[in-house]
Amino acid sequence: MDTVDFKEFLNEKNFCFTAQRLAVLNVVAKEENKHLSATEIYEALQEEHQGIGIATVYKTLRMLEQEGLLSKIELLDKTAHYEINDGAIHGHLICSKCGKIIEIRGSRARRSLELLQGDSNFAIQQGSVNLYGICEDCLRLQAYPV
Amino acid sequence: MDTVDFKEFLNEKNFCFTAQRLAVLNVVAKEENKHLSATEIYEALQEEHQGIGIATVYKTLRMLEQEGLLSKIELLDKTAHYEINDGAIHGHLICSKCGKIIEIRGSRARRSLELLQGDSNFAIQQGSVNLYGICEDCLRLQAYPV
DNA sequence: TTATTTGCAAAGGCTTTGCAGCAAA
DNA sequence: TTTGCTGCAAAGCCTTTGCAAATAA
Repeated sequence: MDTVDFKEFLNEKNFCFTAQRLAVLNVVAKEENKHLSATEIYEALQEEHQGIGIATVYKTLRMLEQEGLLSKIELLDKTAHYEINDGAIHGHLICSKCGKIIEIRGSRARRSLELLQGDSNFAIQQGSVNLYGICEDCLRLQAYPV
Repeated sequence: MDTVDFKEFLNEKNFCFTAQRLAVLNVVAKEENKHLSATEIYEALQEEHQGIGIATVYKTLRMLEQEGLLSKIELLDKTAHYEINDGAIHGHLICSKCGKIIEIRGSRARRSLELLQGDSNFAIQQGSVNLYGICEDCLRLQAYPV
């Protein structure tokens, strides 16, 4: 989503367009694969010498999530991490050892969730499917410690 | 697991058997389907007029989880909830509206996770598969509000 | 008796909130 | 001008930790 679209988006929802909101959205989009936490977003924006308060980061993330632009993952460190919500059903395999996140997308993700859902009439929300475990690399290290 | 087995279990691992540890295990086992949090366990034990400290509850839960007797679920309220670890792979469908937890067990759970896992060589840990969404009852309420 | 556990109180980490000053519309 | 946003500081929660007293072995 570019700046003009974002402006329009906020307008439609009766939110003000601000430099801080744009900066938060941009840093999450730019570091998409990193699934940044609030603190990491805050720090990234300090480095870009944009003085933004941590409270504003939290408020902005919550708003963007509620409005559907971002989705949140709870990692094992108990902090919330964010990614752009592209609307596609997908899951995350999260390594409990090293914290690596492997994204599972496409038909495999969809079919797997449908199977788990079964006949429960449960409406799974986007971006909320996380499996915790040990990734391949960490398994190898367990088997053959350095 | 009965008291004698628990005593033996602790003995083998060089832990002391204490009334507090037994009480915590028993309350989690008794309220199995409720997936209690540390605070709920603490309160349940106060009601049973057993003076246990909240710190002891936390320490005990962590120990029992590490030793494989309990497993932990992170719910949307960001607090940890506990259940007896029976070793079976299973998942939870957790309603974001009402907090209800639907357990998914058996071959459906296993096949679904295998599918999601795919060829990633990712070793899923027990009791760690949670899908967030809206349950049937809350969906109905959304469609036809009271 | 010795090693372990308990539990109070304090601290830690993430997140939210109150509010005065500031910016958007 | 009016409404909404920012950001500091303080507070709120859940959880962990330090340590002296109490308990298990």
